[in-house]
Amino acid sequence: MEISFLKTRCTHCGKTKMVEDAVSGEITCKNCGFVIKEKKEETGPEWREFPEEKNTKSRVGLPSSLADYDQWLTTDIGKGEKDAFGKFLPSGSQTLIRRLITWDERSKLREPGKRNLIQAFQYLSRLKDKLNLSDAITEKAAYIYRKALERGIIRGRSIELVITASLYAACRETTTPRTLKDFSEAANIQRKGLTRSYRLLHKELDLRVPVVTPDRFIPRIANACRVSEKTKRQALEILKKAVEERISAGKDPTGLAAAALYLACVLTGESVTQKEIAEAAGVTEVTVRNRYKDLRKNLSDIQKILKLPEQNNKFWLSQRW
DNA sequence: TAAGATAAGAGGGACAT
DNA sequence: ATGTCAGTCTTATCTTA
Repeated sequence: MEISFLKTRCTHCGKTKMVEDAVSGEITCKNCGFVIKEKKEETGPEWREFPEEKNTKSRVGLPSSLADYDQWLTTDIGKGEKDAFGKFLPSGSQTLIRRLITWDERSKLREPGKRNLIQAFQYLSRLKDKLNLSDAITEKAAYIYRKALERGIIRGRSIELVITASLYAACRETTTPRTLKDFSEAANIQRKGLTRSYRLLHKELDLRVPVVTPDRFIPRIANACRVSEKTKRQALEILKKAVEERISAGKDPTGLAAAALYLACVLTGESVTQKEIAEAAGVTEVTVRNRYKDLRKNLSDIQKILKLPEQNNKFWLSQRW
């Protein structure tokens, strides 16, 4: 789905054509691809408003969400002073009803499943903010977590661990470029446990997870390193070719994206170090180097692919292969 | 100082036992 | 279930230009 945001001006190229990715929530410039915002907010009226009902329908509170532990559907017992006809109850009944209210409140919070969801969704909301994720993804994560709770997957594992894994799974399902490392850092959870829980979720809940393609990570790494749009596009071309040549199979997509971007920088003469790229991509320099080597070895005709100007040829040919 | 080389070790998938 | 194997990535350290 594409939506134009005419009032937003791209901070990179100045154009005002914006495109929103409905799933990942990223708002990018249609002209140059610069990511303006990674998180969408809900603004404006909730429904369409007709002239005769002015101001009657704008914003009636938060939308209902799977990430509300009770989805606002709980019922509270009213103050037990009067009966249904408005007559005051005898004092004995009032006492009884007060006791009922007390226990009703207690049971809501003490029911293990509910308490679990409250904790989990509080945690989810914090994590969502830390990682700059959209509401659509939180919804998915909440859905996955509820399922996991039903299946008893949480038993023996911490709430934090499973809700983090659920959010990771939601990102994977929506091909939102976040790495396991992002999650282990944001949630302060060991990567090892996180992968284990994610795998468990994946297996038990039959999640449909699309294959992660390296090109999804290019904008993120490029923005972090302040790489030009031109180079970014070349990196994408390199990746396309790499996939065609089947040198991408079995390789870490972030590492591959980092290497492609580095190669693009070398070719265009932009000075970005391996270290910067590696850091931005969340992989080591060694990995960048190895993938870089693979790319150079297998894409020796890369100049033709990228239609590079002459002056770069000398530099390119002077490299040792 | 950036980039390249090398080695040891970890974790996980495929496959066989 | 458990073990082995090939391959990948990380960490650490040294060398090179």
